Amino acid sequence: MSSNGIKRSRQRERIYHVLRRTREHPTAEWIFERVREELPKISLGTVYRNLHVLAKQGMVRELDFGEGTKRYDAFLSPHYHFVCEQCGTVKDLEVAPLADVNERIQQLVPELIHAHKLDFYGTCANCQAAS
Amino acid sequence: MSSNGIKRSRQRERIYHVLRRTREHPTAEWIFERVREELPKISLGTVYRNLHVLAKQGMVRELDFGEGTKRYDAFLSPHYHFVCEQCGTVKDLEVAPLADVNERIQQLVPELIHAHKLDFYGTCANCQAAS
DNA sequence: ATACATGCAAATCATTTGCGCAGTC
DNA sequence: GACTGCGCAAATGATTTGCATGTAT
Repeated sequence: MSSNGIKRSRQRERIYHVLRRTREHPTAEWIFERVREELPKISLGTVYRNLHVLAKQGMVRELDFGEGTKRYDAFLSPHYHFVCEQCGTVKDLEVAPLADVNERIQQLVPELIHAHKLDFYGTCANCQAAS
Repeated sequence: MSSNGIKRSRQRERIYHVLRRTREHPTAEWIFERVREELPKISLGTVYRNLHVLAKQGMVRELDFGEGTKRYDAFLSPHYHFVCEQCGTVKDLEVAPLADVNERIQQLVPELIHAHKLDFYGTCANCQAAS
């Protein structure tokens, strides 16, 4: 009876697998190219559809850094991101989330706060070396 | 000699004026509709072009909350934003920015941190009342 | 057998751009 | 007059969707 209206598919499994194997926070296009190596007939539309399914199931997170293209992440432990302003790379920050931020702000405003999103911007180690 | 290659234009002035008069963090489309009331022939392309000019001049800030549409803000004092997950409204938070965040993270990572972006998500006062 | 999922192509939405004309310096 | 900005319409790029067919349960 575990019918939640979702059937497994080779495509979705490959998409998730590819995402699990990288730390690059890739775009749908990037995932498409990788999965395509194994399933040459897959279409970009299928990649998008499945990324949404996975996101709805909570297996994948959608990221948006205002670049005009969304990125995806299969590593769900709460963590912040660092975006290099030179090369665009996105890195996970291995730092515990600031536990008290929501409460500190909550005390000051009438809005009911559920979550926060914190991104850092700067120059990555690579780009520092190259300058 | 103050020729930086930019000439004034009625359109740009009206766009900035409209943005200065609202706290709604509007989209280009919204600004377009407002300015249009005074300059009926203005085109959406002109709005986008001028928003970019103003942003480059540092008179306007471009905001992106991952909604698929950018928003614009003429209030430049550093502040955080609150996005209502029900109605989509964006509010400025009248709270001093967390001064130590960059340094706290900087000590823990090799990346060179210039800035951070912190947004809050939840339910606004209006939507709380309506539920 | 009955959904749900896919591939393909066309559609959508926000934003950008080329071009000939108009406005500013 | 030289150069920047405009309006318009067409182009772009990311993402979504309709539809006929394929696949999982």
